[in-house]
Amino acid sequence: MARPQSVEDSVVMASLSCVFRDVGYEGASLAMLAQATGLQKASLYHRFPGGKQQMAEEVLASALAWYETNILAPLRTEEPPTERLAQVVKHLDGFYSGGKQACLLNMLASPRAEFGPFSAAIKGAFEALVLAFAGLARDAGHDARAAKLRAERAVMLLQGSLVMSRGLGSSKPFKTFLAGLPDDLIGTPAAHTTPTRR
Amino acid sequence: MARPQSVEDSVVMASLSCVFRDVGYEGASLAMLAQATGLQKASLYHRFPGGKQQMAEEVLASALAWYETNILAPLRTEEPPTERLAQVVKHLDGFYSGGKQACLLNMLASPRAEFGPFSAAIKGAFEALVLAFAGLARDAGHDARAAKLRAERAVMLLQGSLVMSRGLGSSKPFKTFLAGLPDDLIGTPAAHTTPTRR
DNA sequence: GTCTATAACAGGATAGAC
DNA sequence: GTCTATCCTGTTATAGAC
Repeated sequence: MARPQSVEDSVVMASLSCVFRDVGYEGASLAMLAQATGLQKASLYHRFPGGKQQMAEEVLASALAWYETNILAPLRTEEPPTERLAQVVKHLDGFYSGGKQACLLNMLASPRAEFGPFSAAIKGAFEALVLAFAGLARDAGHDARAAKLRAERAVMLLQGSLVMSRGLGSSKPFKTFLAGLPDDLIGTPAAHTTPTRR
Repeated sequence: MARPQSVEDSVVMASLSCVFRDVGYEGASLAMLAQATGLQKASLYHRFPGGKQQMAEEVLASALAWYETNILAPLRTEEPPTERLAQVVKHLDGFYSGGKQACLLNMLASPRAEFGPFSAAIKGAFEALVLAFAGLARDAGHDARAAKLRAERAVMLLQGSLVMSRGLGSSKPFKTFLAGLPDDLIGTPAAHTTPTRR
């Protein structure tokens, strides 16, 4: 064995992920990725013979795997919906660093490159998340149709709050989203936001 | 006068806008922009001495101006809120081509380049839109705090629905958003989505 | 104002020593 | 496995003819 890994695989992935989430696929240059990981460009190519595309693919796959175990699986538990959701909210907050980190599903999606290397995974991820949220809403007592609508709205709000947080340079929109998520998914309609009517 | 403008200014801007909305700032190459406009690269530089950055800046400014007259101004009319909103929904549908075109506020925002040339304009645009939506919600009878919350949620849903439409390759999420916008901004809480409880 | 041609540079990718 | 050095392509940007 010639040399030991100077940087651990997991931290390489974390650094790459950070860059892609910040600047997107085309925005990420190899120089940037090398600096972020602490590896030289050639070393990166040793670990990712497929180049930048493979890096992004593995980062995406890794993020989706994390999502599956930390977000989707907890949503399918037998625990009471409120408890499940509390777990998920906590994990979401950590995953997006309180709104400071963007979502790969947004940063890697390019409509021009439909059928790009990411589009299938992205589409599947959106569908899976909607499904998981909808399951929770069903368990909370909503019928199938209403549950699906609530789930879709929740995903929109998640993505939209991240976009807005990025645009405003403030994590407030994301925090607002997290705070409202229980109501959006399981709350009664009247409990929504306005203390006005009722 | 040497040669006439072979391509009108307004159509140049439209073509540039289209490219930036599709692939973002770094994703757009001059070759791409030249082909989209029908001009040569050198001709583009004649109109935009500041290069790609100036093109993006002017495209953004132009889009924001359009937004001001076609979205924000109608929201501030004296007409009944429902009518104003109908106008706005129609314009939004056109502006985003039914969800097929992304939003520049999302595509040009890069958290890495905070204080980039676009961030100030983007931040201002988000704030203005929230303000305008909130004004409508107030006129519909909601108190200031509730109106602001509804407005923020509406902007999140707008951005999120666009992200989701792009990711799924379907305009359905955006259409769902448009359909629900009246309820979200002016509707009573109970009218929301679920026919289940109440 | 627009074009052809080209300079100057950065980006992605590879070779080969250690 | 990692490094230095290099290649090649595509990109930004400019010069100069028309």
